[in-house]
Amino acid sequence: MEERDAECAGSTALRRSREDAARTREKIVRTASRQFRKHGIGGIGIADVMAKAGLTHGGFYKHFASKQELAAEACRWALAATRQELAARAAAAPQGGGLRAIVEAYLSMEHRDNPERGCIIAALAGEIARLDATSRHVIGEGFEALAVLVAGHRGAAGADSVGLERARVSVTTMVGALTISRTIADRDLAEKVLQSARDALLTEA
Amino acid sequence: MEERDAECAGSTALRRSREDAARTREKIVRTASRQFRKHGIGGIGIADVMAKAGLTHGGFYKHFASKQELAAEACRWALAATRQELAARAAAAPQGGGLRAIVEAYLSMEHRDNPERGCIIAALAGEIARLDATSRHVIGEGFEALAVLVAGHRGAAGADSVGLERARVSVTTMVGALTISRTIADRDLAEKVLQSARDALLTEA
Amino acid sequence: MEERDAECAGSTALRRSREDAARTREKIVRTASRQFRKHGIGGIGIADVMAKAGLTHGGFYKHFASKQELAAEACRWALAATRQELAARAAAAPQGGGLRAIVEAYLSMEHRDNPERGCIIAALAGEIARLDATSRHVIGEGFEALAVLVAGHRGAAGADSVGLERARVSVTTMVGALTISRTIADRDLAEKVLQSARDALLTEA
Amino acid sequence: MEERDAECAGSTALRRSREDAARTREKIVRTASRQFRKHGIGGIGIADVMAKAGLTHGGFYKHFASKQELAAEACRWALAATRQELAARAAAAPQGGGLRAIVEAYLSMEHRDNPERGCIIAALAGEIARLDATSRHVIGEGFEALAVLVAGHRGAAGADSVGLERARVSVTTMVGALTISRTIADRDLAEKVLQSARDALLTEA
DNA sequence: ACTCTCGGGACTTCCCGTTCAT
DNA sequence: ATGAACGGGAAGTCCCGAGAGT
Repeated sequence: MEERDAECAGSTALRRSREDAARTREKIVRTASRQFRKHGIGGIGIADVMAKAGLTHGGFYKHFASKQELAAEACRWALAATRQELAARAAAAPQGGGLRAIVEAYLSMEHRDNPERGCIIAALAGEIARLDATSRHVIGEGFEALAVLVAGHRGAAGADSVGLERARVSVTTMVGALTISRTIADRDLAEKVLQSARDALLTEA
Repeated sequence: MEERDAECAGSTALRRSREDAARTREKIVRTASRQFRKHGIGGIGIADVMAKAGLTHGGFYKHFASKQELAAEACRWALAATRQELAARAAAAPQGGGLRAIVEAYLSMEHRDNPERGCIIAALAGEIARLDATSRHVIGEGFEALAVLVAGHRGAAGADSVGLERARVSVTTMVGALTISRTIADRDLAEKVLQSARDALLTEA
Repeated sequence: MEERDAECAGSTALRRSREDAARTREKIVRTASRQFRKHGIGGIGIADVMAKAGLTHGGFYKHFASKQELAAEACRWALAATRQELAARAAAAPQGGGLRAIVEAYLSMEHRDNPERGCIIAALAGEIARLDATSRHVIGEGFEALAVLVAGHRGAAGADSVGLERARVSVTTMVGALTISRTIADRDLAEKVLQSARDALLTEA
Repeated sequence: MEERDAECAGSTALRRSREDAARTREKIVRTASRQFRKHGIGGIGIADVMAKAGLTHGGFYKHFASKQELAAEACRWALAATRQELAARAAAAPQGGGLRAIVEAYLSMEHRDNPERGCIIAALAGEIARLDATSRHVIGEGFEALAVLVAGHRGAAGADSVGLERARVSVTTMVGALTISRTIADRDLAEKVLQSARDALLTEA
């Protein structure tokens, strides 16, 4: 809420140095979350991330103790953004169409083609298992939050624990289908995989 | 062919050295396929792979032109192994239980905990999209082969194109669920995710 | 002007604080001029200068807008000190011995060994060409003042423009010889270079 | 001699890796000697030097143990180049005009304006005294070599020790005059300083 | 087949000038 | 006025892929 205000006023001018630093830090996180999703965490260096954020390599360690710490932050940020994006789409959908909105947004070619703006779980996938404990924990929480979101849009049975488990499987399928669709070079075939997954997720419900 | 001549005319040592070279090459591929699945392709170096194979770094380029070439070979090898493993399990299962055997093998905690001996698609996942064209192609073929295998064990509707598409979704879900289960640190929760995916895959069929 | 009023009307403490500030500022300049001559302007930081002056890093910018500004001040201060020192020696010398006094003071081992208390032109030398315009201007004026001083002690022809030009060459030679003598590690050889330069400067006159 | 051949053929193609490495090393030294003369040793970083040489920072330490070591090499290289340049000019001059050729080349506006291609003693000047022992030693030798060269072109008295001492003073004056001329922003005044020094050096002989 | 070298690049540590907050 | 913070930048260490020399 208050953040909205800050964001709106943000582009006008630098306010206070303390706020500047916070804004800089956030910019680094935001940039990193995009670059990590695009190239993988091991696939891009701090210097490049900082450069993309309009900064230089030197100041990085004033904000983060290590690349790992940044990775954890970036994961948290990306997961929150994805959750909000999907929640907003579900909320904007017609009555009872929340699940469809989520599935169609997640399993779209647009999402497949732009990993840097999409779900970080699918973007990193196998790399996650090799991250440090903190990042893994962050991602675990993000995954659970997505499952809760999906469960909430699954009709009556959403709230109970069985509904949550089914929602977890749904998210699992979505992540898997997106990852697989990116593996496939042929766009038509990739679209077909996404289509099949969409069908499976929406008809079973 | 001409090589045979050389062998016949040549010394035993010469033949042995050729066979040795082939054996060495295969050993490198096998080792690499394990190490790549364990650490990711970008996560381990040639020197370490060679050391694990009981060799030294220097000789690598007598066998492969580049790390990429090895990666493609290793992917091919790993995919074939996984396919054979699953096919064997399905064949050994009681009549009509092929699909169940495949799903239970793939979505097992044993598979989750030992990526180096398991499916390379799930092990690399997000990294695949950033590989070179050859490796991606190899993995695409491997994925299709798994879908065909699954389709073959899906009762009547297996052979037609609709059955194949459903099989693709099944494989997709399996890969996704395995990947996700590795993300989750808590073994009990991971097992639950696998269990849910198994149920979903087996009840729908 | 208005400041006077403030002082008169104000408390003693206020006047004292102003005087203190001026004294502090001068102390910084003096210390900086020494440290810059010893380590080069790029070779020492503001924090160290302030520490040497018995102050802390933070207050620096109450006195100077930037390191450059301090550098210009320090150059001015050092040049004035050097000029006064040499002028005093020349004045104290017996009739007609002013030039000798200057040359012997400038081209002494004592000067060679203690750049922090000596001529800043020789101490910075090559670095000067890379300073900002203001500092270069200050040093240009200081050089000219030295030439005028030397010209004034060169017998009859001192005042005219030819005498000034010859004086410029003399200063040039002195600066060069001192710089070179500092380059030479061997003290005996350094002394010989200084001796030769002294001879050349005094016999030609 | 053989080096000439190597140099001529050099630009055609990479020959052998061993020779390549040597050539790379020399290129670094050459580039460094220029950059150090232009910006001072403390005024430019290894990364920039390497970039100017068409290389990256990472490989530097395969050739040199530290920046200091490179500095010493660069000084040696620059001094040798300067000596050769001046010797060639003196040799090309008409009978008995060697000294004039040297002086006019050294004390030229062209030299003043292009420190990166000129004498490193004048370019670094005050910084030299703060270098490590090795670099200082190298520069001391270079200075002596210049004095010997000058002495050799000073008519009859060149060979004896008195001639060498006078030559040292001459070199000292040249270095000083060049340094001072660079200090002066006004090109006309700088030219006048050089002119005076040229006169003094050539009339005294 | 092994050893070693070379150039590229990443990460981290340290320092500097400048400014904020106290 | 003090101390901390912040962003820029350099130095140095380590590792990797590739390949040369033996």
